[in-house]
Amino acid sequence: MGARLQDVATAAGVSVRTVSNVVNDFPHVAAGTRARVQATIDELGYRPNLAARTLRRSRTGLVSLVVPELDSPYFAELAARIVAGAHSYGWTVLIDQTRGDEEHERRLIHGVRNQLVDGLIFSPWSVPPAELLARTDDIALVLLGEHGLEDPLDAGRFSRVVIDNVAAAQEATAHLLAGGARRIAAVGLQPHLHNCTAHLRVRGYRAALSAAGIAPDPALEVPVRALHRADGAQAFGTLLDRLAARGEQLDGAFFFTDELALGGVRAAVERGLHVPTDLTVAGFDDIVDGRFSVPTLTTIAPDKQGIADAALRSLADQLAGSGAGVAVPARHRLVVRESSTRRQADSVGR
Amino acid sequence: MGARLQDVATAAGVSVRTVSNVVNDFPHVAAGTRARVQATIDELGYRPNLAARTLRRSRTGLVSLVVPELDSPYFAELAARIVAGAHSYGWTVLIDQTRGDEEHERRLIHGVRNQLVDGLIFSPWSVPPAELLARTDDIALVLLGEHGLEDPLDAGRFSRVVIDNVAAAQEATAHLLAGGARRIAAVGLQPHLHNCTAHLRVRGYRAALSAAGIAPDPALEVPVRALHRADGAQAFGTLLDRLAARGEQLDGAFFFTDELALGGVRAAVERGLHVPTDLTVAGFDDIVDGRFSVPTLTTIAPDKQGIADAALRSLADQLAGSGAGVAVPARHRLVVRESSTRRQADSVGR
DNA sequence: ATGAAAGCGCTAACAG
DNA sequence: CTGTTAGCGCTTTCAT
Repeated sequence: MGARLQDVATAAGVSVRTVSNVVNDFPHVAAGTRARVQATIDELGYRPNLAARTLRRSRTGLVSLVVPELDSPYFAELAARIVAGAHSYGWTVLIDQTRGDEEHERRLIHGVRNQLVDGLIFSPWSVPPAELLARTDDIALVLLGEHGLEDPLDAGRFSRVVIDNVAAAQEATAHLLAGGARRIAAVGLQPHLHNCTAHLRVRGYRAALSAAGIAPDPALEVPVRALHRADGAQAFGTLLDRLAARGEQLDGAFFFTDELALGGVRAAVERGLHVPTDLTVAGFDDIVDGRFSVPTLTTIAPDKQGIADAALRSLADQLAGSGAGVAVPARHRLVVRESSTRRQADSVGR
Repeated sequence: MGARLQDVATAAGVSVRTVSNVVNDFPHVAAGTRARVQATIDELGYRPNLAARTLRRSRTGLVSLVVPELDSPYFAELAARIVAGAHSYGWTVLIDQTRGDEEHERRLIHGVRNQLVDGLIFSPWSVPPAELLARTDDIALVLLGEHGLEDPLDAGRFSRVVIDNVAAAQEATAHLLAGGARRIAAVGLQPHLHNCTAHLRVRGYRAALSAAGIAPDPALEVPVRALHRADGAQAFGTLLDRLAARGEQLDGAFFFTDELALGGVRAAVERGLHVPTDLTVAGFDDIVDGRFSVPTLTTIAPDKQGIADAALRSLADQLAGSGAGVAVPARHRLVVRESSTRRQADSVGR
């Protein structure tokens, strides 16, 4: 095959130790030696043998990212940032898509790949928290999201990066209230899932209403099958029709994802409603599409870069033997755009 | 970490050689010894160290499957079969999705992962054949599809598994003709792509028409952006509208993929046309959806299992040092279902 | 700042 | 049929 460390050493007239130092960017190498060795490396096209390195270091340099789906803009963006960030740790990222399949998730949690990867960044969907607790595998794991682990009993058991879904949902709802909305729907409940993100967002939504002296109306809390545009359009359309049949109406809607919101806006438009004139809308995720949609979409923007960085750092900490079981909070902020701004023309997607 | 081969050997009172033989299923091991060693392995929870094995064998046991997209039923099914089949070669499959992105494809062809995988099963999309020819990487490669390599100049340069797109398209079209159709559209041209599958299918379509004494009408050959339902619905709907405006009509349509066909049928239905009464339809790929759609879909069924098997075998041959540059033909067959059968009730999706 | 050398866990050639 | 043993290519301790 290709050149070995030894070959480079011989060709450059130094020992393998020195070549290794150069390859691994060790500080104490004379500049001249380094240059000469590097030249030889380039000339010979030397590439370190990953297997030998792994055997020696007992680290593969691979980490696995497990997400429900990659074709959703949110996860695609998050994955892209994680892949990019992993580079600076010298890691290669293997991506797995579970499609929310419980069996698939379970298999990955219990480490089919444990020999292959040093760590796992996992965004669970269907697998209940109890499963996670029962994990016997000793591979480093970082969880993305809340996932029912806010229970004090479980706290400290897993490393995870979390955003404050309750507070975020409350902010979004409060923003719609501040704009004058009084009857605000919440779209995106997923009662059948153990995934508790939706539960937390409902809680924030209700809290905001209560704080404004409005009693939450269960009829305005609508469940969805999945979190995509079609689900939002379908669920919200049905709600609008049902309300219309009773002569009622809405003046605001908080969707649990931007995709749902985009679908919901579409459903509203098809029924002759204008956003934001007839009702104001807020989403969650800050996906790119919402910056260019008509109207542009008000949303909660989780700090995706922060989430990616925190997940990688947390993984690195665990691999270094420290910092297991830490929950790192990630920031979010409300981004106000046209969909929640009555005077439509003054706000433009950034 | 875990137990090593040596540990097992000591515990079982045999040499590492024997344990290795058991682990690797070598034939010449006494049944009693084998059982005893196996018991010890289970007891100690021994798992071979992949890095050490790789270092020794200079094989990682990983192969990479590169497809344009996994959420298309065709590729999802093919991938599933390849993953399943790889198991019997002792391989683990890493899946990459290119989304048809040229840069992404290029990176993978030139082997970012060359250290990581023993071979590559590649289904190109955007990358022109010239790129492939210029490949310097020496990793084993099997191409899926035609991809302009039918040029005799290039033949023998790459291992690939191909189906006869021209013949298949001709069969499908001939079948529609045999059913009485005379004005048959072809939906799915992709003039902007180097990917030449579409070119070949057009060729087969035209050949069938000519053979029936019908002059191909360019107005009936419609291009699409991508190969999904939405593209089929959009493209075919537009065609139907354009024809209707001129008082013309169609009595058949050959779609280059089942997904396009499903979208096309939808577009026809929305315009008050009935399939197969008003026009007969055939697709390509034999995706599961077409077996349960209304009407069920006549299609060309590529032998996906055969393609998967051939690709894996070809890879294995290359890794064994033989059989590079062989083009393995895969079979296909016409599956007649309701969409092309005038008396609708007598054919049921199998 | 650099060299010498041990050994990571496994496979397979060589012996018996 | 089974035991002994030499490396695969690399990192890293110890020495200089």
